[in-house]
Amino acid sequence: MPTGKGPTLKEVAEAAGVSVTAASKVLSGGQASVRVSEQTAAHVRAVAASMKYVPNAHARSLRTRKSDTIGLIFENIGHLADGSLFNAMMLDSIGKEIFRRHYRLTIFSQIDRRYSVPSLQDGRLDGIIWCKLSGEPSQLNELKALNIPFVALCSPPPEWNHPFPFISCDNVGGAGLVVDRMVELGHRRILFLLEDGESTTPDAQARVSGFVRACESHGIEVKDDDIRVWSFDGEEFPEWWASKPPHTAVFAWNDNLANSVLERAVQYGVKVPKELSVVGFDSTRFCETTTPKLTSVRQPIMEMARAATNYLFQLLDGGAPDPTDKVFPCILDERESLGAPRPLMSTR
Amino acid sequence: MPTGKGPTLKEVAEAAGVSVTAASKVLSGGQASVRVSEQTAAHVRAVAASMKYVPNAHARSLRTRKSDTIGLIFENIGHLADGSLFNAMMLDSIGKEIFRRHYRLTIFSQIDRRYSVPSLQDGRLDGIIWCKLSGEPSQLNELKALNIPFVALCSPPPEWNHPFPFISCDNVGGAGLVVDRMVELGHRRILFLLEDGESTTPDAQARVSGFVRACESHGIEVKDDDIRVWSFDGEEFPEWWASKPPHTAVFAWNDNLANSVLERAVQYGVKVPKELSVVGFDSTRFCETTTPKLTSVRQPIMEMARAATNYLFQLLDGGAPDPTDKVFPCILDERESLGAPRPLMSTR
DNA sequence: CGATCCATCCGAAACGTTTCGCAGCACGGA
DNA sequence: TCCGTGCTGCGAAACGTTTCGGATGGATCG
Repeated sequence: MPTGKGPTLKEVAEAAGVSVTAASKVLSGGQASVRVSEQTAAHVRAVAASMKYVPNAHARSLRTRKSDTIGLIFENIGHLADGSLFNAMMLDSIGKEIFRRHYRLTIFSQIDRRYSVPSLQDGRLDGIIWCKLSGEPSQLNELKALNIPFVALCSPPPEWNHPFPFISCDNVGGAGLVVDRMVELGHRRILFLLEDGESTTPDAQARVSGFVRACESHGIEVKDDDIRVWSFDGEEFPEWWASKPPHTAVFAWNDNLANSVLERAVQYGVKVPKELSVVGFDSTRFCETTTPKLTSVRQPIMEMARAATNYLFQLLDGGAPDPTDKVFPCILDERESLGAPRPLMSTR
Repeated sequence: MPTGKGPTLKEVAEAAGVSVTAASKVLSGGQASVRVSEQTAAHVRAVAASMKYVPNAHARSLRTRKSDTIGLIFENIGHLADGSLFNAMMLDSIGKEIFRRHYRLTIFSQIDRRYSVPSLQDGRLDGIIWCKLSGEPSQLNELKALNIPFVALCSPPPEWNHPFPFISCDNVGGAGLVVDRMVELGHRRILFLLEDGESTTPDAQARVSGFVRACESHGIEVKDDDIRVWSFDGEEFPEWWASKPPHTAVFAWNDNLANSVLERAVQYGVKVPKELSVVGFDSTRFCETTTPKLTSVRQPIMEMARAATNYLFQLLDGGAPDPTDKVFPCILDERESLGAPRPLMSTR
């Protein structure tokens, strides 16, 4: 550990011929009780620069009780590379906002749970952004006990009286957009597809209920077989196909799952969108790489990230904004995988 | 900022009826000079738990000069969501290794350059992993001046005598695999494609030289027109196509660019791989979402991440491993986009 | 000329840990 | 009885900042 340490503030002050107090004031832009003439200040700055002085962040944080660092808690950073490009887009947007404010960003992965929630309170985090809600809100209950400014970037768990804001897209409305458009094109039998392991997520549940609500508003009855949970690698598709289902369209809860459907469609010779329409959610770059290109629901990620960080920084500035949830509207990115229905069975 | 602080070590010690020294020893597993009976230790631990004591990380780091945090410097975290899924895979692999060791991970984005390189030396980072080398190695020169354990996860800039190890895949050999296989299938005219803005990267350059070397080893002369720099959104493809080029295969420097080629091929009615073979690099999930599925070169990312973190932690443990570069072999993931050549022009 | 005030600066305390050096104590061997 | 030794424990210093309260000297005002 050859950590050749740099000069300390005391050494800089001595070299500049001023007190430690004055040097601190100059180099940290600190409190008003101490004032230093501009001439002295310039001199101190010059000396500090020539000595390559960089203040010790721990000492500073110990005193000021601020760390200038935001924690970002993902469910699984592995998902960044898998299918959930949505999380990667979120990371990008949040990063931009945080870096813009000269803060640092520490990331956590719930699944690699090497941290305990209470340990988040060790002083190294000024605020926390919770990026994905896995099944049970128990961890959020733990977090509530911490006294750290906090915001969640997902749909709130239903019937849970939360003491911090949840920022999410309008999953219900977004799902409605898809159903409305499908119905407009003539579809009456739509399959909603959930991902294995994600189906209990509030976000997924909200999309389900949006799907159901929209169907009902069009007078379409949603049966049990119209909402199914699949795993990516499962063999459900041929089985489903062989069962001669009445569906003319599939609405997958996210783009990655929609991709799997497209893949299976190619595999089994089903033409999209001629014989089957497929729609995803999140409008990630995956939508551009498939043939046909995937129609999908786009969340205003940048706005959501901005809202979350803004809220957090307001809290840090001492303001206490009301912790009401914020819901952002989605839009439908129509590409190629959604079309008018054909009589599905007759083509066989 | 309602940071209701928790109890301090002193308070815990008083409550347990022991000295601060003893409490510290028990709760931090510290130095051998102080020894505490197991009975006392258990009591202290119980009291600390009941008081929900969480040690202040800044105070600890100030004393121990360790922060248990590794910094990960990306060129642009936005690329995680764009095309460069490779970076996302890297983040995942590195995260696993770092979390496994109970370290934290802070990420930086060179392009959102809100930090200065010297400021990395403020004590908050025990080590640094540099994940991507943009054009000029000037920043690495700055880093050399810092006294922080350091490792780079990319190809080294040529002719640069670096004082820390570079860990990379065998770009030269990986490119060779592709050329060898293409030639084996009968291709004699291959176009190597670089991405606009990445072409000066050592990694890209290594792939170029691997391409050239392999071509020459097969007696294929590489002309100027056989290596080109394209931007993703440019209109080069139709122009290139209209120029009746002799190429029967395209080798793109990464998967994202290969995807763009596939997209253009669909757009202009060129059949892949019948009329044109396309191969990428990195073997990301994108390769699975396209039709046809993309043949690509896979880097052993997990091994590379492990090597990088291992090296770093060896350094932290006081060992001083020799800073020789490590190069990991690639393998070719054959999928569907590479096939035997057809006389390209005759099909028109 | 004395009182007041302002601008500039300083010494010392504080933040919450870890660790150095020393001390008490019981025990056994000489 | 004396001395070393091994175990347990403590007080105090140290880590490198920021900030509180006070101090100095000179200018201004009545």
